[in-house]
Amino acid sequence: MNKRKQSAQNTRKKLIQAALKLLKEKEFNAINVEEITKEAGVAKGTFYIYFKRKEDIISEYSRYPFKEIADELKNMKEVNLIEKLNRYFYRFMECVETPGVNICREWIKSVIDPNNVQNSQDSGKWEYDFEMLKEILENAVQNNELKKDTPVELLTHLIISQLYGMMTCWCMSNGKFEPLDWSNKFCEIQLNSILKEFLI
Amino acid sequence: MNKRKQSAQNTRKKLIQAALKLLKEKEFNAINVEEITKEAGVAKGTFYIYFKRKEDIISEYSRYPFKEIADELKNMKEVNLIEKLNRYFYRFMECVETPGVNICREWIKSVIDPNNVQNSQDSGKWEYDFEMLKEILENAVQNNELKKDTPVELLTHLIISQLYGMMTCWCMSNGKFEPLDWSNKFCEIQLNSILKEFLI
DNA sequence: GATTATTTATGACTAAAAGTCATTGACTTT
DNA sequence: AAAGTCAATGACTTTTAGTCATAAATAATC
Repeated sequence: MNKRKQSAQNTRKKLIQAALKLLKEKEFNAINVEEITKEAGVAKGTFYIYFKRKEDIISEYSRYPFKEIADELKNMKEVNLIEKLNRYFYRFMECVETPGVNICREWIKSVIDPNNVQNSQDSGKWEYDFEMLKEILENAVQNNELKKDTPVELLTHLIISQLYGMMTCWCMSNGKFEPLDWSNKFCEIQLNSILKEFLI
Repeated sequence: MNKRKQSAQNTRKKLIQAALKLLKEKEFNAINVEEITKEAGVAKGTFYIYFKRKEDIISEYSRYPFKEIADELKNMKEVNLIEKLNRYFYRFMECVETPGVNICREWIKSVIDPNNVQNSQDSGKWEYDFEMLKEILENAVQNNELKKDTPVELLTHLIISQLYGMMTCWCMSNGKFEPLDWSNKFCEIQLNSILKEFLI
């Protein structure tokens, strides 16, 4: 990699880090582009070299941690379905908790308005979550953990909506309750009862 | 009511109707205040007599249909819990479907960011949903439909998060799937299994 | 019914922030 | 070393939210 590309990558990183830092303090709407660039130590115009619109910096940072979860789960061959999903929920909420409630809000906004996301990277798209979960369930069907006639697609929707519901409630509470505790309780009650009739 | 109050009420209604009409076509961010006032046939400044901020027109129209559901359910004395909740889910999604996916998006945004809602009317607040549902469950405990040691608060959270999850998924799909069908399927699988262990 | 007070409506104006673009200078390529 | 490319800049344009002095209509008071 030459000096230019290095420097470009560095500037992008600085911008994202600056945005994340500011998001810990206040919500995205209350942050303006000039603040971000000032925090990053670059000029305002530089922002628009890397991001078409102000909001794009969110989907850019976005969801690469979630991709890690995907890889992690794919490598868990000997673990049963319920445990896998427990793990998934836990890690998901971990990814949500770390950057904080304001960025979680922006994620939800980008989920509910997929048209409004202009992101080149596939990892930023939420269909990713869907496909990944579906794959886990399909594998479970093949491994005889789930009945052959399990409505995989519907179940996937159901579980995803659990995640979104959880995120939404967390934001609603202003990040008050412990997302990880919550995720555990949630799984305990929810996952087991959702899957009960399909488990072999 | 005198002429003045009549006219004021009329103007407010016109503004809300105009906003709703525009929201059928495009999302809230893409609509500016001048468009709304033009559609309503008033001057821009008039908007700010009725609403402090642009977003307030959403929470104003907001959630009065949901209050109707509350009343409806309170009057259903002879109906069992599961059916009540089925009804609740169904009516909830009906209230969400009618004004369309864009307004649903704005509702979710106001749910996830409660600090950012400046609404005088209590009916616009989402704690309302929570309290209402909790009451239904508490009644069920008193009527011996649910076990005495049912964790009512936790269950309420759980059910609310189902609703939010459902709304979020609906917006995510861009309003593609039939929310009412979905609500039925959802209830069928979810509610029964959530409540199973607590039902007497 | 004339005068004063109050309320609604107006649209030009201000303020703030998003987004643009011609210019500069550092690095790369030939 | 000359030509070409690309990142960075910040003054500038554009957009839009929100304000406010003014006017006009209605209500209250005498």
